[in-house]
Amino acid sequence: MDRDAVDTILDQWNRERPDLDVSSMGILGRLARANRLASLDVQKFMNQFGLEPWEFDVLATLRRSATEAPLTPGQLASLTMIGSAAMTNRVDRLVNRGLIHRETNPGNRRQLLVSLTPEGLALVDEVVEHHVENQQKMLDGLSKTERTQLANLLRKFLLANNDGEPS
Amino acid sequence: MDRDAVDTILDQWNRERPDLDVSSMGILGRLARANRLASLDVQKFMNQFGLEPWEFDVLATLRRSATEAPLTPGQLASLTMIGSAAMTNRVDRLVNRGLIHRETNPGNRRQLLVSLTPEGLALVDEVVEHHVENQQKMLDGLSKTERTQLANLLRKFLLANNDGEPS
DNA sequence: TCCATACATTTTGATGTCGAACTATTTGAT
DNA sequence: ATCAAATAGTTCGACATCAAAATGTATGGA
Repeated sequence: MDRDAVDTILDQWNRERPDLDVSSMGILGRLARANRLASLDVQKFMNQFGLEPWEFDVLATLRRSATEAPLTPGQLASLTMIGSAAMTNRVDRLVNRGLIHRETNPGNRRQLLVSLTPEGLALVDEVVEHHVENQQKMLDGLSKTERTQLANLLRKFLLANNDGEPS
Repeated sequence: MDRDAVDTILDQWNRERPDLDVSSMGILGRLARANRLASLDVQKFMNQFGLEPWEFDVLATLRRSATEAPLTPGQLASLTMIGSAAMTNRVDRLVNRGLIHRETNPGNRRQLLVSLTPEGLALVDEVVEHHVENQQKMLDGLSKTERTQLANLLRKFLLANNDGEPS
């Protein structure tokens, strides 16, 4: 088994603080690095389509819940894990790009309803196909059973730390 | 096996785009969420010690390489994965807090050498102990073999995507 | 009906990061 | 020896985010 950058870090800790069990860093450190790598790759990929990752995030969130009730900015914010203030900005810019449509909810004029325009729908439907292909390439190094194992272990971690299904 | 938030997202995609194999999202989506959870936890934890996570990052990077040659701001920046401009800011503030020391390298006056003060050393040595304990709590949901599996799978992912040992 | 309270979104002000331009220093080729 | 290119760090301007305050709207109890 080959060594990665985190192995080096753990070696350093074991040399400096042999009294500590730093094996947890071996997992959480790799989690951070793996996520970073994946994010950078997604960024590069999305830029080829003239999209920022956050733009795809919003479009994809709208797309996958299209059949259900339309989403408000607040719901979008919590689904994409940012503050509502930031979502105001994001919705503004996607409206300006003509990819989404924003209208006040007639039944509750406090809230807005956000939906994909035909252009936005076409774009996200196109991009998501290549996106999952690109993700699969990142995972090519793992066998099918290893991928299943990894997904299951991460799910277990999430559930153990209260990241369950949305209420 | 219980379901997590990502299972719901995959269900939505399978309903809207049954032609796509979105299993890769099951891994990379969970990677992102797991890392987010862990980061928030670390943030909360560090705040109890009056530290921001980035401060601990810099102090810990200095601590674990203490025996080797002293580090320059540029090395610190690349080791902690931020730009050199941001590291200028971080070093400034840690110097102001009295946790690190900055001196120009006599042998090469372009670069600075950054080292822990006695106060910084004592602080990081104290905090890191509780930090690894806290991380272990996050991983309590996984058995010892599962933790080993997870670390190995993540290492394999990292190596397959060119995040090897630093040159 | 009126009003206090809750809710959804936007605005504001502060902050941290990035990339690019800039300054200072070193290195290497001629 | 000199000077162009490389290297290290800082400064600058732009930008996205956040938390908190502000605005507009809805709800429920008196």
